Amino acid sequence: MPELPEVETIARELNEVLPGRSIREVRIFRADALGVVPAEAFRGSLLGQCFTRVRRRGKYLLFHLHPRGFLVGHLRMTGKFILSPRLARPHPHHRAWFELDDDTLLIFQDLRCFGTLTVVERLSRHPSLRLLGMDPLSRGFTVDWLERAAGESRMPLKNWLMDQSKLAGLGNIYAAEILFAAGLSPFRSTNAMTRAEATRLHQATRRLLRQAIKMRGTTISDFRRVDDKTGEFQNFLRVYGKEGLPCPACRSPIARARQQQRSTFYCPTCQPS
DNA sequence: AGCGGAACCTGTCGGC
DNA sequence: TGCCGACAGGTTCCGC
Repeated sequence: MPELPEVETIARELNEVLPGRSIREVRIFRADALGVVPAEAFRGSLLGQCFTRVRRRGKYLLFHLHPRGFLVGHLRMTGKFILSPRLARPHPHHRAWFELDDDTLLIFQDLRCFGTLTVVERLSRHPSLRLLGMDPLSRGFTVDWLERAAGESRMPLKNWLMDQSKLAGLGNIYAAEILFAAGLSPFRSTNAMTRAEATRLHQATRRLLRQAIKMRGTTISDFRRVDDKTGEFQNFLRVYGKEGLPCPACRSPIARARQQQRSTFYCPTCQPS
């Protein structure tokens, strides 16, 4: 589910509400599934702390805590953060409750139990965060950077776009959409891109991510905002999930292939290898 | 370096 | 109707 635009949407919505709220109680329902074993230490590191800011890095959510440390969350496939009034009992998919000082709940829910929560003193100490590459919405993401970084790899373009140590934040849906918008084949070797192609890829990446954030993300089946509303960008997808349907540009059928053990959607005519 | 495969866990959908 | 396999937006291991 959640890729950069969805995580950004959640971060923005939480950042509207959480700063200034403190954590009165933490209840863990599936410590094993959260990677917060021992749960008691996790709870203890959060009790009484105050949220000061929520932001995103790659697909990670970063909750700044006062006086110390950070809660780092990753939604993986089906994780969600939900703001809710008090509840009598947890839903079976609820993995953790953070009871706040205004009597509301921040709920971490995750059907498939892939999502993770971690508390760290410093972000530089988080092993996975340290490995993240360039954020495609950051100032450092330029055509020059893209051309240079791409020149160092012979991976297929789609693999490269989804490699979080290269670019941080793209997943299967947006990688496919960006490559279509840029007119580039997912199978093309990354270092074979011309300057003109790198420019198209850069522009498509920026444009689609910004548009998707404006639409508050893509809801295929699961994704929900913190108030349980869906995103709207699914209405603008042009190739993802469109196998056999006519290409919006040239009407030839959208193809589906297997790449990195996942589905890749593309137009063989508009994105020639 | 980078690939394929498997693993983590649960639910849904299509085919027979 | 019911069972079974394939598949799902992510990451991280391991072996080659």
